[in-house]
Amino acid sequence: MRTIGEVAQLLGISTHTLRYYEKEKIITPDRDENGDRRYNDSHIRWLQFVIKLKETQMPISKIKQYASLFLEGEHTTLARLSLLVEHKRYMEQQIKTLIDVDDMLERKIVAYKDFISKRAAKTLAD
Amino acid sequence: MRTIGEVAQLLGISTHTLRYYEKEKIITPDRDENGDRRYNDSHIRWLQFVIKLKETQMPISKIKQYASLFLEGEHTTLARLSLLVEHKRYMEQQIKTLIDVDDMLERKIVAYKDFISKRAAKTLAD
DNA sequence: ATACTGATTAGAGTAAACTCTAAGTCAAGG
DNA sequence: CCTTGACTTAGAGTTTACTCTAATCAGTAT
Repeated sequence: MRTIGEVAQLLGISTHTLRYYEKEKIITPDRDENGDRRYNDSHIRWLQFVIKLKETQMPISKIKQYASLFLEGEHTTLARLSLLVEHKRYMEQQIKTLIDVDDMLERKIVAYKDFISKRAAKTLAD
Repeated sequence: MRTIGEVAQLLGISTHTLRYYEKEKIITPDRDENGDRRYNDSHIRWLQFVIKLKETQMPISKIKQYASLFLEGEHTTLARLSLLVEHKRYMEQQIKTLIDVDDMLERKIVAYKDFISKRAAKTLAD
């Protein structure tokens, strides 16, 4: 059972952010006898998942939705499934876009390099 | 030479956004005799490029930097090149992350589907 | 005893990227 | 002549996701 500071350190996010996620009902850690937050392993795993989703641009509002479906219980399994499927589709689209732009950048970079080396040659010839 | 409304329509962004980009010095369209903005083909191509960069999460501030290097002229070619190279590296990292999370989601989705079909079988057996 | 460390809260502040409002000009059509 | 619609501006407002502040408390170290 870790404190908020330990978890922040472990996951590379701030304690502010962890409290913010709690306010947004994305996570509800336990409390010890002093009222301090205590995170167990399943809290940690959930937070790691949340961070992964964030890295793929899932907005906090969607993550919140998913979390609240989880809390509602087993009868929301289908809803959660379709949320994940939808996000997966978004991500696959995003991967395509990134690869396209990556190619475009590659071409632009080659053109720049070419231009620079030609200019260098010209300068030497002067 | 298109008006702001035509360009907005064509590129699927709002006239507000186009004026915002101008305020941020990302683009400087021509003006007609009434002082109205006029965008030529090279303005359009530049905007299309900007939109592509945005789709890959390049912040407006970087796009601004790139644009202002362009305006400064030929001696900034190297700086522009390294800006593009840097963004390409970021994008390649991002593609990796997306593919990883995509795999993770796929596994989660399979697990959900499995759970749902087992539950259905159980329900039928009751 | 007192200072330091790390926790608590409500709520204010920030940065990015729009997005909208108010008040106005101007040309074309009925 | 009047309305409609597109344009103009400066500047205010919005949303998202934090990020920070201030005031307080509990436990440990000197």
